[in-house]
Amino acid sequence: MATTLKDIAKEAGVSVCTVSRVLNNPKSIQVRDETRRRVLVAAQRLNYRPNIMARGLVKKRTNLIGVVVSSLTNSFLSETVQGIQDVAEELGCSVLLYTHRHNPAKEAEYLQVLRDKGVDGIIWMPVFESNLPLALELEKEIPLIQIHTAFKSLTSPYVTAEHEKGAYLATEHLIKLGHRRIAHFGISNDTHGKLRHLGYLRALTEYQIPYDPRLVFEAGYDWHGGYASAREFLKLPVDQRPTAVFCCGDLAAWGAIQCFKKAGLEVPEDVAVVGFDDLTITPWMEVPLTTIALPKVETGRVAMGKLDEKIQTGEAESVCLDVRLIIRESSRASRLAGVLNRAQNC
Amino acid sequence: MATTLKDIAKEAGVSVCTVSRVLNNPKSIQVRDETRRRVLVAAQRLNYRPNIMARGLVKKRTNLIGVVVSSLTNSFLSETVQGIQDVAEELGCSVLLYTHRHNPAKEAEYLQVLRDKGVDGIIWMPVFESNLPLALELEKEIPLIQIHTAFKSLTSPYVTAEHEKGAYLATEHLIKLGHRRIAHFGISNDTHGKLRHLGYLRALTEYQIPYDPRLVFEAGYDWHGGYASAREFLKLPVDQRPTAVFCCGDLAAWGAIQCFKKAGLEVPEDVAVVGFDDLTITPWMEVPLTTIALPKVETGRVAMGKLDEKIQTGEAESVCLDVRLIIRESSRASRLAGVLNRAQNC
DNA sequence: TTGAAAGCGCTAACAG
DNA sequence: CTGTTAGCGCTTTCAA
Repeated sequence: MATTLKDIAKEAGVSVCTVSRVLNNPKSIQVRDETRRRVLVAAQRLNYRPNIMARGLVKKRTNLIGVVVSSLTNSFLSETVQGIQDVAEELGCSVLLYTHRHNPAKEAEYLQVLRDKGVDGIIWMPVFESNLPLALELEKEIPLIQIHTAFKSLTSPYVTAEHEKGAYLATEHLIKLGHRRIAHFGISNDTHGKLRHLGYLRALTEYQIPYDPRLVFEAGYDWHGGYASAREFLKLPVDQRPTAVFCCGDLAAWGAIQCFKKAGLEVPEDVAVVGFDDLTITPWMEVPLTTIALPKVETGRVAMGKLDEKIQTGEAESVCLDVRLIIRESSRASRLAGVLNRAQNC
Repeated sequence: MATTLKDIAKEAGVSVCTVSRVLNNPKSIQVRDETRRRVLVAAQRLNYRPNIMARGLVKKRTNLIGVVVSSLTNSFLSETVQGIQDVAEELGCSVLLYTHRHNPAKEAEYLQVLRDKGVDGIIWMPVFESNLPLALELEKEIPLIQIHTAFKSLTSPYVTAEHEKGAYLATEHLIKLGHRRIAHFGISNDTHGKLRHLGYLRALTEYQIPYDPRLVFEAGYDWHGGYASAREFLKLPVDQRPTAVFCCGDLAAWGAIQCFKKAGLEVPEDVAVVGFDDLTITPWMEVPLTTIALPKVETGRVAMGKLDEKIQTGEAESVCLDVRLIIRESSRASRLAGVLNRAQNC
């Protein structure tokens, strides 16, 4: 049986309430030093641990927060969750984690389960538009923070990253390397994908490179999508073939590179490739990948901070965190690009 | 303000206690049908959600369980956690997850935090021998289940996998392919590593292949370790060079393969490689990797089941789950192995 | 079949 | 500075 305040009270010869006071307001001057000492000693001796249930019952706070994300199998989300946990720990709350693995019904279920469990707030990555109505309902009842992407019609704050800018940086990098025909292996039915496509477009526009929709392929985020897009890419007439590709994700870039190599193309010599996400494994790929690093851990840390703010004050602002271009070996000025470039400049 | 039993009682015109009875014993005959109906309707109308804190306070159970593992960045552990969560959900409990990222002090801290939070039980992967005393202390106070590996001096049940057998299967596979000189890129200061080494030895012994310690390299589990071991491997005189390698982990195998390729060796033609773990990415490696698949999700599911058993009855048995050889392209009978083999058999 | 009452461990007025 | 009292929402004897 765990020690309770009562036990300590008896041991120290004071009332339960005094014990509570001593233990909860360490700095308070409301207690005589001698009494405080006695209580502390007793608590120590009996190895007291507060009962969170009882405390929560009174305070109407559980110090539990919920997290709902799609999965943890990519470093992307697992690091974000890590960030959330780090800060949660500093704030003295525990994290209830749910992964729906791209099942819309599960996403909805978990959000509700979390609400029902009485968590103080929820951090989630909104994935399915179909759950928007539920979210609208939920945010009235419980503090919500969106991460990585956001339903803008919710009033809940969000913590995202500069995906559009990341795509711009990636594309600009290729342009500065002398590339002029730059393909995009993207994804169109997804917020991040759209933003990345926009960044790609903006870079082309700003550098006055005409946009050619035939150079945009639907790839998705996974390895197979990248591989398949590369196959399509290779069907382009050789003289129209881009010298560079900006991929919407590192795994897709990986698949693409392998397809290119299988087809006898060298990366980056024949075709430069830039990815997005900076997964743990990217430095180990057969051609270490140039990519855009997202603030993975930071997103989690900030989100947890915002959630706390929201719980305490009822308010919190949205933020969009910065991204970073990481140059490795998959992108270099191709000889061909150099030639074309010079030719164009004549 | 959330609805309470009191609200329902008022709404239905019955006592709080009757409401509790109806809601908790759906099948009980202790309540008149008419009353039951009224209560159910009221609960429905008021959208009642039980307050877990209050219930926990009375029942002395939190329906919270704790999980402590090293990290989630490999599919290995993240899938296990998934398995735990799936079953936890079926059992109506929530999972408090902590990852210590190979920091011994954190592992200790989290175990204690979990105990202090009052979770009903803990599932953990023991990593640091230095925390054994703490674990011995802890298992007296709270149900503990060990996963993936086990401190045998604890009385807590464990759920592990046949690592030794996996290594045996991997090595046997190479032997049956005709390989006779088989290197092992292993890890010696770790339970799994030791078991895998033993399996390797047993296979050699059973097939009467002399053990040559010069063919065993210290690699660790990560990419760099595999790469470094491969460099050492390549320093062996060419005529003594093994035709196959059994690696202690997929990432190490990946590093090794890349080193071999950089050195101009072909995999599997010049050297066959088998890994261990069956990570998500292994099929996508430049040479899809033959490997040993562990029961990742299953381990989690079983562990959660055992924990529940242990919580309910105070007892639960340990289990060791089976593993599976997955043959891909990194292992084939090399021509050289064939030649040597035939020569030996003369 | 139902209700009254006590109590889980803790906090927070309000007295003293 | 300290104790008394009440109550958080729920379960559970024990009576009725």
